[in-house]
Amino acid sequence: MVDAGKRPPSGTAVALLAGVSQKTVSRVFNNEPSVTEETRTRVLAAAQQLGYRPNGAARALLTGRHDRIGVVSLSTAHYGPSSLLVALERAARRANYSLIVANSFDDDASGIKAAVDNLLVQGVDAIILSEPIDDGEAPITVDVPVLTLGGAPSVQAPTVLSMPAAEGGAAATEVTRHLLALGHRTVHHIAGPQRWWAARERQRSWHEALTATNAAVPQALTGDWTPRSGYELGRELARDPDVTAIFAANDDMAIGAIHALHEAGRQVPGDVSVAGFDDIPLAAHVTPPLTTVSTDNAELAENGLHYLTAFLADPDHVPAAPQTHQHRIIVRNSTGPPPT
Amino acid sequence: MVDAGKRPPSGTAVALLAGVSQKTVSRVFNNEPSVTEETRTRVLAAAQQLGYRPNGAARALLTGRHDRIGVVSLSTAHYGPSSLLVALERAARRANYSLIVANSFDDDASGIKAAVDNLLVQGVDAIILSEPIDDGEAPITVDVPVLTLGGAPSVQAPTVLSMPAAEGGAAATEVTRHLLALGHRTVHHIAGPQRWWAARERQRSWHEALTATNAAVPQALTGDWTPRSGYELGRELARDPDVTAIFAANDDMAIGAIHALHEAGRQVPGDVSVAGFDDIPLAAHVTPPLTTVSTDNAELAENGLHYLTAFLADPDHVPAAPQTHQHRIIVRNSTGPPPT
DNA sequence: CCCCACGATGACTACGTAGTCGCTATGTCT
DNA sequence: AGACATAGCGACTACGTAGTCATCGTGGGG
Repeated sequence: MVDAGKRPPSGTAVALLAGVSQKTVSRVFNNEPSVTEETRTRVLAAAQQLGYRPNGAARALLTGRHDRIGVVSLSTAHYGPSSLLVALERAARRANYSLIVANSFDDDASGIKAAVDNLLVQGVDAIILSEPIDDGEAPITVDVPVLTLGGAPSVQAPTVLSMPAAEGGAAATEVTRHLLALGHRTVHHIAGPQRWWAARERQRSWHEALTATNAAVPQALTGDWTPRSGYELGRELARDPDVTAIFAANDDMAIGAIHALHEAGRQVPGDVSVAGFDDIPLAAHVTPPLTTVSTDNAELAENGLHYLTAFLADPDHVPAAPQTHQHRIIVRNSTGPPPT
Repeated sequence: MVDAGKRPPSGTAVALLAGVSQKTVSRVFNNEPSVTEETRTRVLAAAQQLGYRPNGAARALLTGRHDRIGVVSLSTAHYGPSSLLVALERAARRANYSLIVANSFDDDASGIKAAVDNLLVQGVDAIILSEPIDDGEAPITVDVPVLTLGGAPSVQAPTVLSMPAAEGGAAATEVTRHLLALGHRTVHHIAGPQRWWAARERQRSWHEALTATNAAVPQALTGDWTPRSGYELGRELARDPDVTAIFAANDDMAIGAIHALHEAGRQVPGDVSVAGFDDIPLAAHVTPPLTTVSTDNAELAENGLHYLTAFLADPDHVPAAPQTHQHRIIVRNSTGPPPT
């Protein structure tokens, strides 16, 4: 005997009590046909009485399926990843999957590879990379399908599904254009940590929008997503009288920057326009209400998970990658024409 | 044969390649003594070559341990629960546990019970109730230890550990006292959804602080944690000229309320003082910077998880419940004396 | 110089589930 | 009425791992 403590009741115990075979108990719990209604109720009664629950580990060992999906994320403390994770969990539950999370923290030496290894030992049917990471490490070898939300990751897997990567791209371009259209000569950028694909993508699109209109491209400043970093970088920008428009890679940094600008006596949007990204719930309620980009993480999660589970259910008939979700620019009062 | 697809390599395959027995492979991967350095390296080389990873399901089936902890939460979209979850995952990883999350959404009929069942079928060594829920349902029967962060849940389990429930209590009292000390006759309250223990606890403490000083106890308004609900309730409060101080159960609602007050032409803190709860990173950067309560979720998670894993490792020598974490009231500019 | 202790390893087994196949009883069709 | 399909169920087995115990070889003490 391996375990001295009392184990939960097994299907065999239920079978014994119900006067049937273990196999019949299995049939009942898997809703297989060919079971009399009468035996079914008898088995269920016995199971109820013993408090029986099927043992997922045994099932997984036998079938190779875990009904579990691993998610690798980069610290879900921020609003974007966090809301995405919640949406994923909700969608997964609906598809009868559980979610197991592995974060890779910035301050944590053990990188993505450790997180992935962890998931694989636990047993997952697939892995979702919520942020295609580019640590510059050697590609990670994985033996389950991988779904990546965004750009292509450096992963070697039997199958790599990918949600269309339009993500921030189009929207960041649009925000920049919006500011230029208001009359700003150029737009400054507070970027996110370059380790994040979303940060790189937004910066790239900003850059593109500027060069497309022959606007000068100022040096981008790099924050860490926190309002504090936005505040600090905002103080730098506040010193430069040429700065009239700022696009921050997320709302938190945008609000931090506005704080710094106010402190320096510069009006928003009178003197400087500021736009963010994410449309956090607070964005509409800060002063001034923030122009930003609304990302439909719920839809992204829903589509991505549906895509993935469809593939898992039938690898031969993979549906087309779902259409990119919509990003909408939300113009509020933090952006306006430059001072004359 | 059950599964037609190719399965990942097993320990037996590694053993075959390394010219040892499966048991020796097991020994190597569990760092058992009594293995020659030479065989160890040979086994590891073979494992590396085949891309072998131990099968967690098989191990769990045999040993009854999963190295996995389930977390039941009420929608981790909000800052409090979300940051707590991240901290839990970090602490769990350090203790060599994985985290598996099950949310119970407000708009979701399947309640806590479904979430817990889910976790138990998946297989977990323990369950953490990050919010002791009181759905008024019959107590849930669980066959693994339960750790609850906060008040006692209606759960029947072999062991129920509980982190000291001082949580919001003392701090909410302190905030209310702070406002009274500034000279306010009473303090209005925007509460959170009553399904959440934290919401009830904060409301209770607010109530207590008022009655303790014989202040009038206004009817509490109940929001849903979102800034929007704070805004809407704030509009109601803004109409009442007697309202000079508001304590909102979280920062988001506080900021929403400030928005409504500003819109109604009432100055904060000149006309009305507003305090929040959580000390979200944005709290210091909104206008005006928010007086709030800083909760050390990282410490709570760390202590709670350590407490739990210590118990799992040796149920006979349970350490004392860790000391309640510190809550600090952070006074910023959103609170001040009432208008004269 | 023999016996024994001990280190290193292998054979065997159980964990709980679901696939496969075989058996029995009950129709059903000709 | 006899051959045969079919529904309902059970016996047997494999999945990959780690506990238990047996086995082999080697070095040291009597």
